Amino acid sequence: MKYELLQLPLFEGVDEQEMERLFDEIIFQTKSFGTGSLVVSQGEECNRLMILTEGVVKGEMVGADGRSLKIEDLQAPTVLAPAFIFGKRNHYPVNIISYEEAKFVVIHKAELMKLFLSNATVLQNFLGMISSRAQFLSEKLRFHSFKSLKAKLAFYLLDEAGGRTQFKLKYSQNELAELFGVARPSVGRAFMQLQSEGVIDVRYRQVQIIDSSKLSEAYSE
Amino acid sequence: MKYELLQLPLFEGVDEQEMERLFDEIIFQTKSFGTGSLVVSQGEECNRLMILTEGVVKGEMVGADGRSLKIEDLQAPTVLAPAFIFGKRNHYPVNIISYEEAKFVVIHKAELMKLFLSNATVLQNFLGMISSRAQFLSEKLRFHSFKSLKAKLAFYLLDEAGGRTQFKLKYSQNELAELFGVARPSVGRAFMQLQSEGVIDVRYRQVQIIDSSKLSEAYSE
DNA sequence: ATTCAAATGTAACAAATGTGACAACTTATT
DNA sequence: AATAAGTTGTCACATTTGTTACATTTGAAT
Repeated sequence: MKYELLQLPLFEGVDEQEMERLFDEIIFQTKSFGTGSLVVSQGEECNRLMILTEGVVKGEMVGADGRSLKIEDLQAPTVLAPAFIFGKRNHYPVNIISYEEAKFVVIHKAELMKLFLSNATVLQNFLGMISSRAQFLSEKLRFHSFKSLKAKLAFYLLDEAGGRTQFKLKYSQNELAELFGVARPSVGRAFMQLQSEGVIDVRYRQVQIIDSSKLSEAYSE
Repeated sequence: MKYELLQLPLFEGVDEQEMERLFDEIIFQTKSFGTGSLVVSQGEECNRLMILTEGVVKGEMVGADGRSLKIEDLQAPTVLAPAFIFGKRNHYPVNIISYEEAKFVVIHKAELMKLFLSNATVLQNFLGMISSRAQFLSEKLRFHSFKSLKAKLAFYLLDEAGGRTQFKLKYSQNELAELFGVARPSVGRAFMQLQSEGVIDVRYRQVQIIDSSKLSEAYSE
């Protein structure tokens, strides 16, 4: 068990001996969920750190109108909503749903605090994780502030390409529509626009970037 | 100086004697900015905690197209971007611009870490602040995921009213448009829609809520 | 290879929002 | 009270996105 935990980003840089000591001191549980389970529901109180040790889950935000906006996929090993534990109104901002069997290590807030005071490395790791989360959220915000759908798609494609000129889309247009918060045919249209402008070539999930500088320019349109 | 710092949320619950001890240990600077200064620019590295001790500033996110989306106003005493210091890609997500003369206490990352390890209360305060920030960001995200402008406005008005049935708007339509990320006439239209539906009564900045249950329903439209 | 469910391309039309403009009104200043 | 600067109401029109629908293509299962 402790060897498994050593793999977690939270305990990076902590040696085996120190881990033994830490986990003698603190209390924690393990939990499992089946495929398609609602692991955490939006609004639920968040007073325990949930560490995903196995499986893949997704986070989605339910809007006031009942539509859901997919925020991200989370793969083990990772941690759920680390930035929400120590707030005053500490409620989960999203639903967490498992794609497959998922296992968690659960540590209560008070125990986590003990960990921090007992080991500076763990504290530093945790602070780093929270920072990354906040950055992720503000990237999302900027993304949603892009003017047009075409701009969002261009940004997404360049990010997804990661330097390659040819790649397969990870998500269907349906999923992209959810991710962007728009209707599905609009996504298709945006693809077609970029194609008709000679910026990309799309055929189903296969994408080829023809003019990556034009694709960057499309951010601002 | 130390008495001033005692007022800050970061040092809440720390007694005077302990403060003396802490500030003998760590290094910090003070900084001032005039009216309308660019205190921090988006993308700048964030390796110091900037504590606003006096004045009012605003945070705005510059989109790829050059348009800016106002994120929030910050009043002293508060802290800038606490969640961004400990990340790996630690860059400010926004421009910070002073509305008036603003004073800061600046503490470098390494010194801050010393503080945390030296005093659990300060650590807890800081964690709480980060959590609140993350929650704020994710509220913003949900807000932008609202379907229509009318829904955004309805949400905003109910929040702003805070139980009252009559109040004056804090922001002009121009500012609201910036806040919502839409064009100014659209804001006016949304007001007029709500008025023509008998939900509110608006005359310039004076707003009266006529039917608050209808206003809540408007979230989902 | 065949079959079937899901994903995609695409169209027509409706609705929402952006743009640019201008007059009417408020507010602060003198 | 007069003035000027900024804000708001409002319009016409362009553009974007949503909605619904359906035919086609793909990919997985048999």
